[in-house]
Amino acid sequence: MKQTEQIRSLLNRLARLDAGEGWAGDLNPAQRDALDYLARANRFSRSPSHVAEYLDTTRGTMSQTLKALVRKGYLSEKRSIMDKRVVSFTLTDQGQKATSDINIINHGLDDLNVSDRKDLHKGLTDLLESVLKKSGGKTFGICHTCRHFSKESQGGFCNLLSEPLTELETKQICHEQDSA
Amino acid sequence: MKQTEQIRSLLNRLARLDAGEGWAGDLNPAQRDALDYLARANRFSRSPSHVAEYLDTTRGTMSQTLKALVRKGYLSEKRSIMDKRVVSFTLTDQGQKATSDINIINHGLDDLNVSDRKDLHKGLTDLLESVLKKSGGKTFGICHTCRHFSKESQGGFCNLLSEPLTELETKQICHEQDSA
DNA sequence: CTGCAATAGTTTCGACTCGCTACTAATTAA
DNA sequence: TTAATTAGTAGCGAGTCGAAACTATTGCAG
Repeated sequence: MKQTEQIRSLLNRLARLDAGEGWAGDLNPAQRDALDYLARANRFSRSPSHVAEYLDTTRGTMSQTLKALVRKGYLSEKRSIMDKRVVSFTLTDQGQKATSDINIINHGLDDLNVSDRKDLHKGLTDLLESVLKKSGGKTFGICHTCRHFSKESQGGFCNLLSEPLTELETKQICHEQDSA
Repeated sequence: MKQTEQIRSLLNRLARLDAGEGWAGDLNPAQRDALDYLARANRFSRSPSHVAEYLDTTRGTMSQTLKALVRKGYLSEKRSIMDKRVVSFTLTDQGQKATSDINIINHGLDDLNVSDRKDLHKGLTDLLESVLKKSGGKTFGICHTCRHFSKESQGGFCNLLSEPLTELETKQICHEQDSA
């Protein structure tokens, strides 16, 4: 078998093993992936559309999943005042707690040495970037690596949205992120 | 965010993009993963139990998925004569064709240079091994890397099952594989 | 200003996954 | 020969998934 196919197979198998863990508690893999994204996204990137695009699914499907998460008490929902069509989700305390739970992949990574782990991280990042470029998908990168970002003494500033950013926010995922 | 969590996130996102891209037509991710495994497994490793264990799911769930694949014409089913409880699946021509279709991850890997690709392959392999060791899962490795394997002029021989192996079979996945 | 297109999100549908429990049939152990 | 184990399947309920239809809001061209 070609090496490329092996890599694809490894990727899928690891994701599956990780997903199997997800049922711990009352979250299924899709729900956990959504919660996982929302825990890391900034305030401009927490709508159903954004989660759907990040996880490569439809708005309809994601709407269902998010509804389930709200019902189970992991998320709270807030309608925007600026644009009354827009909805934004925030993690409840229960949601915060769930995302910090350790999992099997994190355990496995403990066995890798620092250098190997760095290589793996770089390899996956490069691969994702290349896949996204070919499929036209957005990168959903970290705020402070964006060409619209300006560093300030306290946090930063987004030149695209003309909004000040807290220190924490500069480290979150943004749906508008475009590498500098 | 910690690097380990980023790696987990990258893994899941890549697997999701791969699943979304879909193959030729009417296969969902679970069905494709099963077909993908069966295309690479040897004749001792093609039962519902084996696929279920490889993909970390239950026999019941996998039974359903395999039934769907048979109905759609991707697999054919055969009962064993030795042990009448055992079922073994083989890919039809349609099934063979489906597995050879290119996909988005393979495309993305084209952009990585040879060295980076090798690093990525090694990193994922090590990670999987470590995860499996901790969870008690089987490795499902390649036949000729097994401690029960003996090389012969034409193919090889399995000392565990006392069976001669063709050249092709020595390169397939085996559920009994145990590294030398 | 008005009417129409675009956008954000939801609902419903049918096929399917998933873990679970309960079941049948075949095989193996006591 | 009976009892335990193993392989596989059936049915249940919750939920995913894509697709299409639908509501509400916003933006835009005339």
